[in-house]
Amino acid sequence: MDKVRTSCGALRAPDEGRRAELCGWINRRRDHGGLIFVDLRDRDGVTQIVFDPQNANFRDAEHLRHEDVLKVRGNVRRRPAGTENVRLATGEVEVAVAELEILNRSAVPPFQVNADDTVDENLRLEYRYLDLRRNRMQENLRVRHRIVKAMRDFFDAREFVEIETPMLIKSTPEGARDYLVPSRVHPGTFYALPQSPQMLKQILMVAGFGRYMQIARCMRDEDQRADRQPEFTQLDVEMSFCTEDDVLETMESCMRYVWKTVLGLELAAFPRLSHEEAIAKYGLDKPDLRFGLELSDAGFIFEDTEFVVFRSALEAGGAVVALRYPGGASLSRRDFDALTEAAREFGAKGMVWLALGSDGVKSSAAKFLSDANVVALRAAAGAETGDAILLFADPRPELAYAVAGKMRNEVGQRCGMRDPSQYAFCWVTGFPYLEVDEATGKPAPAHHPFTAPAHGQWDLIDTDPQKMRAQHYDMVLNGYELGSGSIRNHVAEFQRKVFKRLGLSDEQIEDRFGFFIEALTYGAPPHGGMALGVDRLVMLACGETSIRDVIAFPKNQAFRDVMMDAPSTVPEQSLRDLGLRIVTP
RNA sequence: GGCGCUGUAGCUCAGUUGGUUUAGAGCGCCGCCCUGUCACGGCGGAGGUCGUGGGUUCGAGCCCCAUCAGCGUCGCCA
Repeated sequence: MDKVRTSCGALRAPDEGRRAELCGWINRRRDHGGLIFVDLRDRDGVTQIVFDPQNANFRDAEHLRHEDVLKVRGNVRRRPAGTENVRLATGEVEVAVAELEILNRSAVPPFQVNADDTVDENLRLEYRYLDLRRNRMQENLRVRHRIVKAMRDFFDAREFVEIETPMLIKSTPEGARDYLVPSRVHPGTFYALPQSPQMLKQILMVAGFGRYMQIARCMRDEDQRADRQPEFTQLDVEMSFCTEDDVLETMESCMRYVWKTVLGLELAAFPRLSHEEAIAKYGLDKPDLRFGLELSDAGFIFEDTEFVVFRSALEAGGAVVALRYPGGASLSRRDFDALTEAAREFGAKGMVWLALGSDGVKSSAAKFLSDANVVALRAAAGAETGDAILLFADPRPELAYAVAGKMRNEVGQRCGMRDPSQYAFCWVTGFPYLEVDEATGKPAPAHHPFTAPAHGQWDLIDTDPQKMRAQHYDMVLNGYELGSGSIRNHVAEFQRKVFKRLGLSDEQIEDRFGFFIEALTYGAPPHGGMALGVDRLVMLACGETSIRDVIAFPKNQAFRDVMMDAPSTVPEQSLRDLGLRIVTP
């Protein structure tokens, strides 16, 4: 057979005798003096190539180094018996190099490309092209591609249309801060980059597309935080004439399809929890259902307690919440101190613990706990001898539950119950419509102001808005909020009322949202949808713990691109063109 | 923005109570040897303002203060 260009992962025993041409990078070289082996790597795998001393190219091969780029031609031959490498797909064969072409040399890399060692992340980001050359990142980005392709295939089969929405839109300063882009053509005015295509996709429903999806890039100028990027990707979906169930069914089926095609896993039906139930059992609106450890209300046990911390919390309308720690009786005081410290970081004022040892009960609040208290607590928490019980009290019940919920995750982690290869999806539904903003004391939408209230509750916006529930739902995976969605307002007048309730003046409503409310007046169909965080989804599917490891070119924690060095200053002339002047703080 | 942790060779890290010579190891890098390795092996070598600035001390990689950077965490994220 003639020479055939092939990948470095393709050759097998039956290819023996073929002439092959390979291109790739030097993954490793093993120089035996009289014989040189090189592992040649490309996107597809690794093939061993051999330089024999009688060959004219042997002298050149002696000077080859890691990451040099080669093109080689030669015969495929079986390796001598006993020297096959079972750990390599191509391990039965090798290529005896007849012709060597060095396509490019590589400088010595700042870290080893051929190993998945730990490397300082900023160094990885500075030399991202070398980092992306490594196995782990190659694999992650290929999984990401397959997930996104599966999403598109799924929605295509259901007759959704992918429609691109603009990146340069109008600033509507509600919620997150906008990234602004100055207009040169209209000095003194600005575009905003989309925080999400929310209003545009709703307008596409008004336009009659009926089923829309987009793999959409979103930008939010928020403060930096560990697992946040200034730009991120969403699977954005919107449908007309649909109910909440329709959206949930669609998105759940999509996840099932993605997991099946990409990971080969069958997902069970997603449990549905009401917001109330999620808080009561798990303390959080994003419960990790890979493990049980449900919380329990212990307030009734301490109604008459002498313990001032509990009593004052309860008298102020607060709560005492109990969390079982399986096997926790064997923890040391030091361990309990560490847990208490963790609870403080989560916003607790403190934590009371009980260790239910076989030799008796120890507790940080022993002198305040009667025997009857302990018996009742064991029953309430479902704890047995050998366990510990952790108690969290706060005058604000939602805070007591939130802390207990975060500690539940902590305990689950310590007990090894958060297996990253397990995928526990669920839905949380029936969120409150409004919540009170702690900073401003004003009502704020629990989701966003385009959400519709629960059936029959439209009038409550005038009479008792705090009682309203929203047709709003979250998809949760392993304790992460993957995304949320809602059935939307499609009635212009109600939409206007919502904005007023949120404290906007008529002028503000007109200026910021006038075009949108007007669109609703022209026969807007009932509609709803959802957006899922693709970065986070891919992260969990890859078993990674940082979204940066599933994004090709992420910013670092300070939101800098350390490879390109962005953001950066611009020439004075560029500023003048835009009518901008920098005011140094 | 608050808090915590980290910063020592190209990379990943060790470095005792503040004092033993020239601050170490593994990998990488350079040179020599090696014909069946695959994390090849053997021998030798280069490589360090201990993040930066100040302070305490007879003496600082180690203690103190400031600062910078990175990571983590909380606030924030309609």
